[in-house]
Amino acid sequence: MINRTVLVGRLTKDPTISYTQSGIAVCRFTLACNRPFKSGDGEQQADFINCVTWRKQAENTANFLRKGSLAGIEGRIQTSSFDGQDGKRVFMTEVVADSVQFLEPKSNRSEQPNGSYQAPQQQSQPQYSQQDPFDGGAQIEVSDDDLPF
Amino acid sequence: MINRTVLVGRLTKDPTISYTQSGIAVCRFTLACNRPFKSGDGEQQADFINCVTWRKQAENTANFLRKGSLAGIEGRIQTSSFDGQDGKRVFMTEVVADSVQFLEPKSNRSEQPNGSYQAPQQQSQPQYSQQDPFDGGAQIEVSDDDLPF
Amino acid sequence: MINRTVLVGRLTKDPTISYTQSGIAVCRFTLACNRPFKSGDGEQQADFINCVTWRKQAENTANFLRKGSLAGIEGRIQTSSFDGQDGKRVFMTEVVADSVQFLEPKSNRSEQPNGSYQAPQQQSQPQYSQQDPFDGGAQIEVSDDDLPF
Amino acid sequence: MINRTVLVGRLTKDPTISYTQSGIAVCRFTLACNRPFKSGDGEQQADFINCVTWRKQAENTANFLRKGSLAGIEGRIQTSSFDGQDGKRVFMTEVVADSVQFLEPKSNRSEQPNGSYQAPQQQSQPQYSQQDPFDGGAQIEVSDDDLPF
DNA sequence: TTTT
DNA sequence: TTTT
Repeated sequence: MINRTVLVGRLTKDPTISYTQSGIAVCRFTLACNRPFKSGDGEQQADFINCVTWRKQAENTANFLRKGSLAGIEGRIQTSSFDGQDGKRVFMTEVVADSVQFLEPKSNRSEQPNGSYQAPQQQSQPQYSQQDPFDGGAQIEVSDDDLPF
Repeated sequence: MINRTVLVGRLTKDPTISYTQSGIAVCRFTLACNRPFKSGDGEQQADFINCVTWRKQAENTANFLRKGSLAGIEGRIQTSSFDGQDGKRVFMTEVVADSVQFLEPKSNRSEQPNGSYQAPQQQSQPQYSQQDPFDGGAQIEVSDDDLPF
Repeated sequence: MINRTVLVGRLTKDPTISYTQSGIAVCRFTLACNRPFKSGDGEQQADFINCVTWRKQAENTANFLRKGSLAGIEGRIQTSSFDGQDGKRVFMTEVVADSVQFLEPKSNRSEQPNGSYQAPQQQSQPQYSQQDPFDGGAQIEVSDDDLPF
Repeated sequence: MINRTVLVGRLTKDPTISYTQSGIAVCRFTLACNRPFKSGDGEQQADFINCVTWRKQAENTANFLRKGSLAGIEGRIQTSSFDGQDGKRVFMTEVVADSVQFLEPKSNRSEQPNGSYQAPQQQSQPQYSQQDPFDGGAQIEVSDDDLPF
């Protein structure tokens, strides 16, 4: 059994973070992935893929990604179902991301991570280490001298 | 923009084939992909992922795969939406498979491909070549002498 | 930075296992992945991809896979280089597998795992749990009642 | 048989383009993909993965990517071997890219594509269409009105 | 050095 | 032979 997905796309909205009752962070966002071909009438088409990530990744995603951010994720497709408020069964598909890569150049990042997303109040200590999620990742220090553009 | 998925799982039902008005074959099936971990109560869990494939792949899939068949696919996640019969917008996610690999050993295959799936009547010629979809693929001729099991 | 590979192919030889000085198991094998097209002269072509896996996966692979076994892996491409015995630098590419799936039907498996591969003598306890690597793996029994379709 | 790789990394050098005797463009480049973990001594580590692409993709890659460019590719691992000049057999592994995505922001692109790479002289017409490889690629402008959420 |  |  293999279930592996890789996506690179842009967030359609700011990500949302919440916490389970046991205090685990969960962050949801949607990636718009443009299709490599146009529709019959020449319009750009995209797939809007719901993604979810957990724990430290969730907090990093909430802190550093915004609507429009270019991001890459690796994960697996997860399906679930529940009873909708109208009594009909609702089926849901989302990608559970093991890893989230921020692919914007540094110049596009907010100077300060958005400080409003933190583990809930009752936790006097941050639950996950607040390390830089870009360490070893998409560190991008493009100086004009380095690149012939 | 990257949107790539690889799945290996088993068909939850026989695949279904249909034809667009212009005669293009489209085959739908669902893959059950077991999760690599058990739920809290020790139960096996799986994701049930809707897949669709087109043209020659559609006919091969309909002819050679059955409920329970082990298959591997490569494709991309596609999202769409339409108005449900109750007027509510319904969102759909499926994997459009570029390639479908049959991973059963030959001994598990039906002797004859299921002959009931063919291009519709008005086509006097088969629309897609009827070549063996296992050519270069998962040809499996395991003789007892070759394998130390 | 994303680096993800998924392969399904057959082992070209029995896998080899060894142990680092600190007693960590490492298993190497080569997967033959047939190309989906034939060469000009109609011959089947394949890529022979070196793979490596560590710890419990290493022991499971050594115990349950053999020359000819169909296997699926997920991992990342790793490159390295070292000085060859002729003083020339040798470059090496291999896939480090996070997960290895055994895709043979149950009937093709040896009744007993190959007992000859164990953690080295000085370890009185098995270093990794000897659980069935196929649990939750390639065999499922889908009944209509279980599926939400 | 499945053989699929997705990479996001940076070009270690300017790509090189050449043409086969029959005039088909082939472009080679190496992607540096940083590993998500540091080595024992805290150093950043990377894999240097050789890639090759053909035809129109080859010309686009040669025209638009440079040393340091962030790029994403999808492809398959290809192995081959040949006799080295010292008579020893040399084994080679590279990723054949079906698709190459340019992931730099627009501001980092050269105004003019590098005009020096063209199909060879004897071809009075460009062999591959000179369309913008970024169409439908890395830049989108998502307005709330466009999204079905 | 290659599997089926 | 390596990118940031």
